[in-house]
Amino acid sequence: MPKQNTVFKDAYNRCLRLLVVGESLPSEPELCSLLGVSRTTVRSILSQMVESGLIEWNKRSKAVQRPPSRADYFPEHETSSLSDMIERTFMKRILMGGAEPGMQINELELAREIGVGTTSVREFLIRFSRFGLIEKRPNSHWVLKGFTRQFAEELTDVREMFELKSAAAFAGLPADDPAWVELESLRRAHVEVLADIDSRYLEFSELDDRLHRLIQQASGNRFIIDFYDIIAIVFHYHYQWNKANARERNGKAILEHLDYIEALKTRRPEAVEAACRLHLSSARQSLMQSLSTVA
Amino acid sequence: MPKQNTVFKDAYNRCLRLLVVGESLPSEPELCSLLGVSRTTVRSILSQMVESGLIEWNKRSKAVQRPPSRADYFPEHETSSLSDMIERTFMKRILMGGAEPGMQINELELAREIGVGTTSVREFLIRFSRFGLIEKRPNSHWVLKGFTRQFAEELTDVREMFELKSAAAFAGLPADDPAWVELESLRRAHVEVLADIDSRYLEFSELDDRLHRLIQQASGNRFIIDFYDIIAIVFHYHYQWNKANARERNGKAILEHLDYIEALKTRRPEAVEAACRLHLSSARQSLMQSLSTVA
DNA sequence: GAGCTGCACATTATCGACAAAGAACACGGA
DNA sequence: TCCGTGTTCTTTGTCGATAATGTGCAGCTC
Repeated sequence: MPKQNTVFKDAYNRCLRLLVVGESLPSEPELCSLLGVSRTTVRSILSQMVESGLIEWNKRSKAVQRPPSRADYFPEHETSSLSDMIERTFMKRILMGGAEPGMQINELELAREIGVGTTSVREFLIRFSRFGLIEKRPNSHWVLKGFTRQFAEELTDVREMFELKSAAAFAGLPADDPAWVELESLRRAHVEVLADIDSRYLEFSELDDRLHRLIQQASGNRFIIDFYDIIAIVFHYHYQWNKANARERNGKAILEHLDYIEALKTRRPEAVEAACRLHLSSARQSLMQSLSTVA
Repeated sequence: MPKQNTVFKDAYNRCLRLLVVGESLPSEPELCSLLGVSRTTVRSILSQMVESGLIEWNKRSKAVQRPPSRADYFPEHETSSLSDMIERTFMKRILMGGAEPGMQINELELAREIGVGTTSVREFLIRFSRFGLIEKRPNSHWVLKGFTRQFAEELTDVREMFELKSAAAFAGLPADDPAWVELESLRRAHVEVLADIDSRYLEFSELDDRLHRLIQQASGNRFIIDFYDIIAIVFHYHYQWNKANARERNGKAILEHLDYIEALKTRRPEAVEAACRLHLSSARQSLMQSLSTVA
């Protein structure tokens, strides 16, 4: 199979939610921007919807015939791209399963295990190598360097360097920069989650990602911004499978975030630096602690 | 053609230089480590040498029959790997040819132009993307972000952050660390080139690379060390095609390096930082200047 | 018994092929 | 005149196949 039609399936599912019985779907170009795909894909979706009796389609008119049912949706697992699947499987292996540093990684074996071609695995590994967890021996295998305490230290060292710089840049942003609006909206989101922390503490991850990305953005430096991808993927997968003390940890972090946000709003460099250092050292500490319980 | 035998050809050429008439080549495993290839490749080389009448091969004896001639060598251009070729062609295009930011990069076109399969080009682009000069639109083309003044500034900003940290770590290295020996040998190499600067100023690039890599190494941080690859490739190609004032620029830089090395040897943090800053700001300036003459 | 060779096998690098997804163009209706 | 549609063409993502290269094992030689 040359290419997965996951783009189609995912867009189809999202398009199902746009159906309102009695109304007509918007024009093709409009659907394109709504769904974020090309017209070719939109037209495939419309054709499929005609087949399923969901709509009648004649030129400009796309009249909705019936509401979508559970069965109209494609199964969720068919909607994620190949590389996402590979990423998940791979991360699971190296963060959970026994993944001693120095272990060899075999493209062919990985491909067979996941049930995809070698090319996809290869390209994934190349992309993934920039995260510093694996390394290639040319004409030979990849070597796993391991998600070790050492790795976590190197990662957080750079993170702190970068974020201090970004935070300082953020504080220096002109008053009419849209980032301030976004910051305020993030602050409110934090307060909301905090108010119901016992049942919503898992939403912290997303807040964390948004806040830190917003701050890195202020650096205006693509290397700093790109580096955050490494942080994000590591934290994402690590905490996804390691939820010990998550409730307590996240509650504390939200409070730190709020302090951090307040400090940014004062635009006083010393206040920003202090809050930034405090939060980062606390994040480092949680990561290190959770590492010792695993490895 | 499934795979280029460039490893074979390159190793063969290097092996030719080991031939001494009347003597025998060493054992297969020894040749392996000498040439940095596997036994399979060594045996292919030996077979080929038998075919060419260069040696007689019987088990452990590999008696050299005649000295290699010019014609025995494979042409140089056949000895570099596919990805090196792609890299060179690509860098030439984006650093020399009109490469306006925002331009689209077409995998297929690139592949045809270079005369390789799309897979190789694709993998190269993925690897190359970490340098921040291109960016992928999924399911669509790559976008060239351009080797602009902006890029150079972002690059050098991070470089300065990292190198200051590395230099400080270097100064703190224990007295018996092998890096000190290497540093001294590098210092002597600088002095030698400086003594004959008019004819040897082109050797500066290599000295530069060695010195900075040695310093980054001291950070013990893979992200810092890996980042230097970006610096290296940019400087390598940029100055390779832009030799204006090279003689003067390199002479000045060598003097700065010598100061920098002396400062490191004092192991006094302030002296190290001062010399480091001085050299880096001068390097930044040359890069910016050479950029304005080009773009 | 330590290291070398001979051999068989495993894995990587590269290609061409093909379906999915994107992009360009001309026509036609408001 | 402008936007939407119908159509066609280009490019990407993924696969299986194949030569180059690397790796492991058994027996041989010093």
